[in-house]
Amino acid sequence: MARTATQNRFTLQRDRMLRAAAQCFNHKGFRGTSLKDVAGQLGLTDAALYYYVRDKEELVYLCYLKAAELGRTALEATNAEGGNAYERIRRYLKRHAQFMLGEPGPVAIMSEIPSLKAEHREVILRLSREHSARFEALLRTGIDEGSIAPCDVRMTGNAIMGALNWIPKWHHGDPAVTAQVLTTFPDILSRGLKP
Amino acid sequence: MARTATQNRFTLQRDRMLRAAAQCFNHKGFRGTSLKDVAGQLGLTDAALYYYVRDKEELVYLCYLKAAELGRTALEATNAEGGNAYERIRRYLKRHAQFMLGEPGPVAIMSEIPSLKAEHREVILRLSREHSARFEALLRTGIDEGSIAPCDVRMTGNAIMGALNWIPKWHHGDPAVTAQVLTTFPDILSRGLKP
DNA sequence: CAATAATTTTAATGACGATTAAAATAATCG
DNA sequence: CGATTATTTTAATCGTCATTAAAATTATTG
Repeated sequence: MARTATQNRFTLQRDRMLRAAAQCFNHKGFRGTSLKDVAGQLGLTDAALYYYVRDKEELVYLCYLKAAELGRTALEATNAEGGNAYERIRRYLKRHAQFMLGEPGPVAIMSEIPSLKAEHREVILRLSREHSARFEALLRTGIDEGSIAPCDVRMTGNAIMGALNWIPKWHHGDPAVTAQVLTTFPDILSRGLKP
Repeated sequence: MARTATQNRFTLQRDRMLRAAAQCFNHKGFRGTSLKDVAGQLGLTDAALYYYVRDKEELVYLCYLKAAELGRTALEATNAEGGNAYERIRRYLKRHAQFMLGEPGPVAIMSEIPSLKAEHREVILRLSREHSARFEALLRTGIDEGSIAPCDVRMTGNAIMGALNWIPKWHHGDPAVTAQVLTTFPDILSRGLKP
């Protein structure tokens, strides 16, 4: 029981850390954010972060890992809810956009892969490729079943992911804009997929 | 005459610098690239760069300035060529994609605005906003004339720019992929705009 | 060729930031 | 409460990197 309680506190604090770090990284880049920046958002000293994480690189790694997991579960949940591929993709787009802006975010956009150490980079790249593959597979089934127009699924996936990943670059927290993104982005990104 | 000759050499070398810097910045971020990285690509020492530029910040600034200028002239040239808004946008998308991949690129994606010093940041943000405004205006005329379906022009612009700006994150120079991007991206991004 | 200007390098300097160890504080548990 | 564990801070250390000045090299031009 005791172990569970502290375990919880520990992982909860670390999760707050990851959110703070993700926000900093999205805003100023990996090298551009100092550990003091991240610690400052939590009311801590930079050295305190080392209680939760081996080094700064592990911080990005955990951010990216979390992003990959969220993306994966979002896609799986969407698939589980049924509907044709077009409808499933629309739901997925909305969830992905939610990650980019709100709860349980902000999620780190994976834009600094080269900063990862080799082993971590491999893991993240594998997860990323798997996710792309699943998204492209969904596009392909949509094409087969006729709910989506024929297209280059690789490039279409890249375009859609780019539009989503770029959101943090121009969105700075205005709640009105957040709402607008959530309602319009799924429309905009899926409209081009219709047969 | 003499002045012109050296002037030419100077600006040519600086332009090479900006290309090398843009490539590094796109790949590893502003803080993640050392001046030695940039200088290395040119066969120079890091200190040599200071002959062309006041400091590192000015290097990004010039990269972003060049990107803004290219974007502006691309849009103007496209507009000058005539056609309805839909056709003009398609041509613009192709040009923009070309910038992201090839000649006279690579162009720096403006993803590190916070790294700029206040005065430079203002200039870049103004240029960026002006460009967005022109693109949105083009969308609006398309909607008015019926060549483009009604949409939230601000969000649509953001989505398209995001898809384009994200290209350097997954494109790593494979010429086959370059060709593929150039042929498919204008299609993919403009398909959703049709009425 | 001599002289002047242009370009690059070598060799410091200094700051910032990641990292670590030891000490201090806070929490928990018997 | 006292003891043990968990968490954070203070106070170094260390390396990297931007920046600068002076020297060296290269080009240009009269």
